[in-house]
Amino acid sequence: MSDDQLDLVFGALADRTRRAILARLARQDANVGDLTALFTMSQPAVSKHLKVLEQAGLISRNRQGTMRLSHLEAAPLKDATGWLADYRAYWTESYARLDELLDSLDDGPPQPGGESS
Amino acid sequence: MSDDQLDLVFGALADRTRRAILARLARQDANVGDLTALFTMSQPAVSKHLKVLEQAGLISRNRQGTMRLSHLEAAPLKDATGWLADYRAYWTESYARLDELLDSLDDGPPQPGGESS
DNA sequence: GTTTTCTATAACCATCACGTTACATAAAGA
DNA sequence: TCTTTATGTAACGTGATGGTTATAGAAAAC
Repeated sequence: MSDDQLDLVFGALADRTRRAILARLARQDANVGDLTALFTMSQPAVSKHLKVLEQAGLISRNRQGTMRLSHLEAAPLKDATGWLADYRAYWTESYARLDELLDSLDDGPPQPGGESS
Repeated sequence: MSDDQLDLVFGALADRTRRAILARLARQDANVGDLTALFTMSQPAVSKHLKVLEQAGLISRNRQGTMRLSHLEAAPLKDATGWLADYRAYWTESYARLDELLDSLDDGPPQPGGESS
């Protein structure tokens, strides 16, 4: 996944209103009116959030009569998880032990009774 | 994990320079000078990025003589992954089929030869 | 065609984000 | 103490972000 795309996805996720919108859309598709009812902000504000989510590829929209249904597109979330997975080793218990080992090796290989003499 | 914390973590990850800093720190701890050498920007700019990363809990810093070493703290990355994991079902193949099933159920339970009569 | 309903856009404002340069500060060393 | 090295902070410019109200546009209903 490109840096540009990661900028958009993580940027979209950096706002709690947009995360709440995604959580709502995970239950079921919704139109702008439905989503606006969830928050204490105006409809244009919600429309702007949807635009951000759409540009990040996190939602798609299609007309259904007079209204436009927003639909969760989880693929970018998978990609973002993939990026984070590269760091998985750094928060596992096994890595914690490996890390300590490497730190000790930075001071030179331990030798029996070596450093205190 | 709180919304406030997720705001900080995803916000920190929304910048490619900061992601590159994390990637570098995954190899080894580094000071501000080391990191500045990686980019075409000033040292104060890098210091600001480190401040953002520190407030998100993604790095820790401790003095080592005249310099301050930055150290990757992966725990928030784990938390962010945890949030994303809630959506894992939505990008799996099995969910895609479940989704189609549920959509068809929204139109009412299918009955043998029911709707075309 | 006119109205109604739902949504997008325009214009505006306040604040934040990200970069700069200049300068202040902290620790080490002559 | 004075200097050197490494880093943080202040002040600033500029563009993005997140909200508002007012208005425009698109599809359905009458």
